[in-house]
Amino acid sequence: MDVVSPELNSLLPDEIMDTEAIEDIPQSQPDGNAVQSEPGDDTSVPMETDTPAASGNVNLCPDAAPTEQTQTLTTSAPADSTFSISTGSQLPISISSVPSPLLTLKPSMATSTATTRTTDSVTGTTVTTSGLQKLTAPFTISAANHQIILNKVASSQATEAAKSAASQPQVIKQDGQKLLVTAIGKSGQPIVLQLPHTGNKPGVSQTVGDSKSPAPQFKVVTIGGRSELKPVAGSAGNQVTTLQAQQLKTVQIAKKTPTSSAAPIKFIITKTVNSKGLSPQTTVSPVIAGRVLTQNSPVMPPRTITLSEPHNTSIQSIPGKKIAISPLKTPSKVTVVSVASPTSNASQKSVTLPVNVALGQQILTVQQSTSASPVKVATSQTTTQNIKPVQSVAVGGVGGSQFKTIIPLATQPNVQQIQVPGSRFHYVRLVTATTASSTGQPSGPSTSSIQTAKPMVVSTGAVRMSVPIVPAQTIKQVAPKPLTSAAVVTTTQTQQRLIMPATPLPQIQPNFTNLPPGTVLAPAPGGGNVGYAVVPAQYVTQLQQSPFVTLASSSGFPASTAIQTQARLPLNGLSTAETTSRPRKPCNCTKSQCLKLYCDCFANGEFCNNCNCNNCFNNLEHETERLKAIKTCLDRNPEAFKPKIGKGKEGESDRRHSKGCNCKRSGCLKNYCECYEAKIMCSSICKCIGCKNFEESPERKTLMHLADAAEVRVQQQTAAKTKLSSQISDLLMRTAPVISSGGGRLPYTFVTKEVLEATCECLLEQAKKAEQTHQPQAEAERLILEEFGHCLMRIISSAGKAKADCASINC
DNA sequence: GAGTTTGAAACT
DNA sequence: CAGTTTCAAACTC
Repeated sequence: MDVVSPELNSLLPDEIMDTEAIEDIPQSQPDGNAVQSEPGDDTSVPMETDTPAASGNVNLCPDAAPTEQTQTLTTSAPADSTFSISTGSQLPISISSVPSPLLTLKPSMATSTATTRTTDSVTGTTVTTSGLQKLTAPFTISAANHQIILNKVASSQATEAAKSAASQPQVIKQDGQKLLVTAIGKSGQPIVLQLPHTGNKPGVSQTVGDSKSPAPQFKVVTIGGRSELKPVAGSAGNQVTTLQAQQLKTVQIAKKTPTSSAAPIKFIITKTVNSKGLSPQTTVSPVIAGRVLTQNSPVMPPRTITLSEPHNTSIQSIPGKKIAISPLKTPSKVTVVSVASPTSNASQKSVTLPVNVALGQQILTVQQSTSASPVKVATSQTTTQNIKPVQSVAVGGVGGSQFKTIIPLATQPNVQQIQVPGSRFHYVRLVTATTASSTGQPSGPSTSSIQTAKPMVVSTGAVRMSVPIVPAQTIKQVAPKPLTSAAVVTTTQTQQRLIMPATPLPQIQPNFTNLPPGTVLAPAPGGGNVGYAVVPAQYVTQLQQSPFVTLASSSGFPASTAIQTQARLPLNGLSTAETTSRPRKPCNCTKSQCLKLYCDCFANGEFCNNCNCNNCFNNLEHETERLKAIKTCLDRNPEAFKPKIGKGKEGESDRRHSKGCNCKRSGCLKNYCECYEAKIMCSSICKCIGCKNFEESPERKTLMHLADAAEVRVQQQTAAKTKLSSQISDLLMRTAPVISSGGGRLPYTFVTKEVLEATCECLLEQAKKAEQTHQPQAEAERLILEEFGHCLMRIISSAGKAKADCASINC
């Protein structure tokens, strides 16, 4: 298996991670001319295509590597030329991110837009600048541990501070602006970025319409392709128009210059929304290929600024490109391929483009719907203008038990995993682009850089891109209410790259039915023909561990459900809830090198991650061995990577073990039994002896009851803990002001360690007395309680006295 | 945590 | 295909 040379490897991340280039963007044209900041444009790696995955100065689609990546967007330009988002308009940007990403924004002057990278998904940072409001202090947006923290820190320390932070949502006030950010990470916690407007002016007038304020500049963040000036198509209201002397500044995020001749494709930057924001196990598979910057103006439908340039086409037309495929978080997931026609102009209507691809027993459905997972970004400020919902792209309704990513590819492609040492990207070498099916939707040439509320389009030319991990991503900036001037930038990107050309990978031939869960179909280069390259999902699962984080408004995530559903498909017959609630157990393999089906990780098509295994080969560093092992397993059993729990025969239970168990001693009532473990009953195909795992089995019923009771207890305990914790927090919150204000201390604050010890001694002494006097237990308890009451009274009395003393001396 | 039990996977 | 061995998880103490 070919491995990308270290040189190339070094290039790729550098380009992506290069923050130097972004920083100190020359503001040579502060007067409003679009300025492109393409620091590394010339250094684009020829092997990379401009896929939806973000690449470039700002890595919006980072890989899932655990290491932190810090990216800084610095706009040192004057207030009038900084990367700003116009007030009254919204720029939803959903950005795929890497784990523990840091994004430092150094808005030196006027406004700034922050792009945050987080572990799970990319989120758009919404920065609202109202007219003359300026961000004078740099602030850092960091996302770690699935949370995005905005810290107002010194620019030089922004990164470090951001690293240290990242645990709690924070509210940042800066110059009257408030950023409320919560994060959606793996944990599924919603990330809310809210920038209430404190300014007096309505959002629209503040930036765009306000003649007093400097002409607002729009910096277009180009996730893919070379950056270029994107005139903002202006329209009524606060639309950004070139006529308004607005400055459009393009920040090249992905500096890959598409070499393809295909018509440029526009991507709408969408936001990956986690449907279940509160679910810690939520996997938002960030996959999006779309890159579009959308703006919501109160008066007009949200405008979409196309930041990306033709990227997919380059993949097709340029052999030798490699695709970095985002990892799948869990096997049994279905990667939804969002394919939308870029030509869609309907800004207000949801676009549903179901694409069902039968893959053996699996169906891959692609849907785009605006209603699926809308992300709302709202500011507290209200404007008189009505906001039209930004067209959201939702991918949902995926049926299937396995997570597969389908990337349009030429037929009969050869897919090869390419490991780039030190790179957190996983590359797939695609070979043999040939004629293909008509599944791909031809995308018309991108005619304008700005699109109005267009659905996310991932397709290029005739090729569709399916990116793993991305659940429904929807930008729904539906603000029926008066809008805010806050600009929301949401960017969702895929982590895919195409690195071509590829050499044939003989050992792995696409097999839709037998590949391990999480199979990824990679798009193959090809002129207009669509095919599918199949890449075993396990190759990408490791990266998947750190999905993107999406910033969303605090207003909720109505659409998150679709994402959740999509991201969490039943695994081995387990319900979605089960799979989502249970993180995969780390394996403990010692002899199998995690390359045999003994290893659960391997069997599930996942890389080992945080496991306790020894001599593990189930990782990127041993892709060759791993591929070989996979092939061996498949040779031995083509069904090896298929879920063992499937649908039963007619009239039988919906779920049953595909092969049946062979238990002899456990009675099929222990987790040794695969049927029992899967919480299903043994079926006729089981060859077990002494089976007690059937419907009427009393033993089974007893076990079920016990298990249920245990579960109830656990839930009760958890609820009690949560409640208690909440109460304590609430109490502390209420008492804190009193304490801090110096108004006095509550009695409980006098319960110091010494007081506590003394109280305990009193109680013990009372117990001793009762024991010595041979008091009955009830009486002893009464005495002890009495003594405890006395102690409490003394404490309260002391507290009151201290408070009185304090008041007497005006303390 | 160490040792045992268990059954699937791997091997012959 | 059957029997045996290997292996890692489940289980017990």
